[in-house]
Amino acid sequence: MSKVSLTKISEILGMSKSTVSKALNNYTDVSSSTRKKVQDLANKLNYKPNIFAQNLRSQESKIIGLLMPEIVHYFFSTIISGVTETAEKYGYSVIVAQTKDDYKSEIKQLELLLDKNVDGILLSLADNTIQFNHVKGVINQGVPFVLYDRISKLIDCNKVVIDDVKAAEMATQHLIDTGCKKIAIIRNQFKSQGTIDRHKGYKKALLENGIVYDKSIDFEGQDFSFNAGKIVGNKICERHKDVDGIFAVTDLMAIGALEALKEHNVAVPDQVSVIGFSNWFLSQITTPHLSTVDQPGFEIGQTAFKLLHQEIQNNKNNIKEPSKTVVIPTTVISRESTK
Amino acid sequence: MSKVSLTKISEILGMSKSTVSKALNNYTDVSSSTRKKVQDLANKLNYKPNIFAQNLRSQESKIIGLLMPEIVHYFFSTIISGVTETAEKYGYSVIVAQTKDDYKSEIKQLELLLDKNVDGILLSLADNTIQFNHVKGVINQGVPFVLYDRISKLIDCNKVVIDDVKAAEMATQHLIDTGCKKIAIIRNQFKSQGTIDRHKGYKKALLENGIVYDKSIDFEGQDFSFNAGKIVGNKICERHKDVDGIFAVTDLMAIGALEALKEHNVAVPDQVSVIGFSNWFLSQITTPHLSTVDQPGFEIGQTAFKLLHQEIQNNKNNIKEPSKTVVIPTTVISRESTK
DNA sequence: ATTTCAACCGAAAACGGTTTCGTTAAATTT
DNA sequence: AAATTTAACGAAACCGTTTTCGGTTGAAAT
Repeated sequence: MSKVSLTKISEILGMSKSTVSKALNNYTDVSSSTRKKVQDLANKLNYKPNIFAQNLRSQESKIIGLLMPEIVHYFFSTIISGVTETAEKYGYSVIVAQTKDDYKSEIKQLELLLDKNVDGILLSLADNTIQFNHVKGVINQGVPFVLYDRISKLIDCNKVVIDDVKAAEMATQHLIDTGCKKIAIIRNQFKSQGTIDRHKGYKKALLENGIVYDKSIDFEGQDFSFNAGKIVGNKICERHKDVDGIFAVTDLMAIGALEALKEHNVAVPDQVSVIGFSNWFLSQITTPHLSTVDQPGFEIGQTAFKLLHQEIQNNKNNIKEPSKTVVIPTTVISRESTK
Repeated sequence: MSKVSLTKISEILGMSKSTVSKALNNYTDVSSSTRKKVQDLANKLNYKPNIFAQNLRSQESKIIGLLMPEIVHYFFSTIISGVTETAEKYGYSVIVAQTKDDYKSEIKQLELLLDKNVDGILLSLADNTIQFNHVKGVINQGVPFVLYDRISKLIDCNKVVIDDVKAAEMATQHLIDTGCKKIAIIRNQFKSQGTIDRHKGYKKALLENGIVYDKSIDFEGQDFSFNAGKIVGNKICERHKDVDGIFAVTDLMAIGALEALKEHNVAVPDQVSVIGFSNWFLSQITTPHLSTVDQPGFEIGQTAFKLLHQEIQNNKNNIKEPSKTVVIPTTVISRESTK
């Protein structure tokens, strides 16, 4: 069970560690006969270089940290998938951790990742994170760092986002295009940039189509949940029968609204059209299937890793590049809940 | 930006590395005055021990590998959550990777994890893994190893599972208890142990209640999908109108069946009751809400980590314990689709 | 016969800690 | 006063690589 080390191989073959190392790493100053001897024995003994020693030498771990508000969440798990698969292609592994959407936990998790000496960090901000010294601290330490999805304009670093304004505008426009005249919005409180921007996009689409914004059908739910959507849906059915379109800022809220409509025997999409946001898996299997905006998590994760990798390389070569923000395009997915 | 090392501190204070190290690690053979000096300076310079050096010395990384068939999957993402949260409490981080349910990929991912020198590995087997030399190889190398959920009896190691037979029996019993007399099963091919066992449980419940097993309503879908369930659901509506209960081995199939029933205007649960398996998030938001069997991913992940940790400790202390299998209890969750 | 130059190899430093084992000086015991 | 113990510290080995910088051959060029 004793691990076979480079030193051991060198002792067996009666040569120096240097030569053995060079033979294995294809240095030119080693004869082909020695190289063969070394490689043969290495194979025979199933030699694997000790990565701890390599890490110490190179001061890098080929591991990055991926931090997100919530792992058990269709969108974020898709991100994990996109990041890990891309990272693998570049020879990196990914440590995953979650903040549970809590600021304090975010600080702690960042600390833990730094303690592991990860080569870089990907972060999507917690909901209640409103100051950013912890993040800026990480960046100032020179740790490669990329924000994705839930970002802040107050942090100067590379970012990957979708254009929430435009996406929401497209969703609302889709409702208008399919004949809706009185469109309600279901959102939560204006805490995250995402909600703010989607609300903006909604209003923008109304404006561009000459529809006056009606504050009485701008609904603020408690949170992003199914229930919040359902509660609003009930209100609409009971007190706003003239509404013929609903834009919900999350699929879950949209599905909640769908449920309320169903219970009130309101036909979807004939009487009311509904569109959600994010294209969660479950939006494919509601009745009726939910129209929504695709929020391509895999691609966001993929791009985020690539940006981070670029930054890691730049760091090694002492190159400073100005921060950039990559916007991943979104598309409206038209299903049965709009017509 | 130059990192502050132990050596640097020792030079500044004019003492040896040994003393500095001891002062920081609460050794007894260092005076309280020197200890204070060292700790104060360490704090001031924001000294963090280089974890690569520590890893090299201790030959452990405090990182474990978590390998699963598919990350983007409610059950498995719950597992990630359970593992990472528990691991954190023990001071471990978690590298996450997926096999995409492919045997070849499983081999490769295991290899990658070994290359990173993780302290242990958690694996849920790929669907088409039918030989286990790769896994046995890992175990024989002495790497702490735990199988969870998708296990094989042919591998001797610690395991965490649910009792699929019993869980399926309980689900079927629930249908019977609520008045069903003619219960169909929707499953996929007999490839995974899970499917086999759930089928067993189904038959067992029938037998115990004196209901004869009817092969004509034992439906084998193409896969675990929504569509597979829907196709079977359609068949039931068209050719088996006497069926009054459906047990699907996954929620997704159950929801597919639900959809088919709805399209055929079959009332659920009045005419036909439906129960699924796994308690995916989406089973809470279908109409009607789906009854199902809770498959507690968080707890499975938690237990799997704890078992692994135990094994890591035993390894350090040269203790050999016989392998054990922990069975996590499941419960039937009765919602609207059964009455 | 001397110089030149490859080709090949090894010693040693470096990465940054931890830990064993001495060593010294002061304090205590005989 | 001599012997013994204790407290406090440091030298050095060690973990396993990588990489620089010489050094030694032998062959080719002068």
